[in-house]
Amino acid sequence: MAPVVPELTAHLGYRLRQVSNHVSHAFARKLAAQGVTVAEWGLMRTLYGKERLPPSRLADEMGMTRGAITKLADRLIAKALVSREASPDDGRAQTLRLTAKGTHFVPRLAALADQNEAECFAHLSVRDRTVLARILTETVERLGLTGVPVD
Amino acid sequence: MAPVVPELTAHLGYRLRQVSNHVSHAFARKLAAQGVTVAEWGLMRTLYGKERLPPSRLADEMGMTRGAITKLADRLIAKALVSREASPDDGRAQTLRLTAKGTHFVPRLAALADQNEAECFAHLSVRDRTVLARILTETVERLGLTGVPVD
DNA sequence: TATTGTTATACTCTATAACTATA
DNA sequence: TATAGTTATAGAGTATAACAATA
Repeated sequence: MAPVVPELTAHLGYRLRQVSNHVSHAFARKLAAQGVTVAEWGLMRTLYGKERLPPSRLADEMGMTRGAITKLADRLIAKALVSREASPDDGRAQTLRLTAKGTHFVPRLAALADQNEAECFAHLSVRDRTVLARILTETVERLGLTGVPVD
Repeated sequence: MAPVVPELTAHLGYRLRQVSNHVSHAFARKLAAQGVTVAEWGLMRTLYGKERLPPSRLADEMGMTRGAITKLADRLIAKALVSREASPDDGRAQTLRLTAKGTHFVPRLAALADQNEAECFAHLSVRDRTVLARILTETVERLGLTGVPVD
């Protein structure tokens, strides 16, 4: 008798990846028209509302390595959306912050995020959306992911 | 008054990405111990139970381009998990199929998928898991993603 | 000409590890 | 020696576009 292999689609993880990839790609297309990527938006959004943050903080909050942050920051600096400054008190430390241009840009990008959200989940009832949000939030917490930006 | 920018975490898409990335990475680590990647597993699973499929079919079912399928298939062929054969009736066409080694490997990888599933969603009640599955399935259908392997 | 695949190229995302400059 | 960041390197994942062979 042949071994039973469940359908790939029977796995929550698989469906999750399908939906997540689609939502992210749809968002990426919208952001591309503005010249930024999803990861770049993530860094900008994390920086928004704060004066300045060291790369190590960004790495922690975004769940990335410091090397990855450096690379991401380099691109944003090249676009004049972020600036890098040496810390006055610690010669090793650097800080990153949004430029005026970057700061003004965030609300526009946030609007695209909202729009994407609306388009991708329009078919869900308010109840379903609430339940989904709760389940995802619980999962983020349970899996120990950095969900809430530490402040 | 400063423009209102919703928290990044307030977006379902963001949470979805967090959870999906975590689940996929956890699965990737398990698969890595067996020498395959998540995308490679996806191709093997799509091939499983079928005699042979042309790259174009794989591309459609997996939502990838033909070029991407070629590259993925090359890696699997190098691992002797998949074989490529010219079609007898159409000189342009190729077909891909699992080797005996690849076929025997699938159930073991499927077990890892189950294990990963259990670990990542263990904290959810049966009811929540059911609801999540329903919501994701509805979303896959609504967004027109290739959810169910066409047969 | 249209189609099937492959190849070439490129870019994002991310990690690991080596390295530099401080502390 | 330990820490903050950067740089170098690498590989997965994926796309686009050019190309070859065949229809």
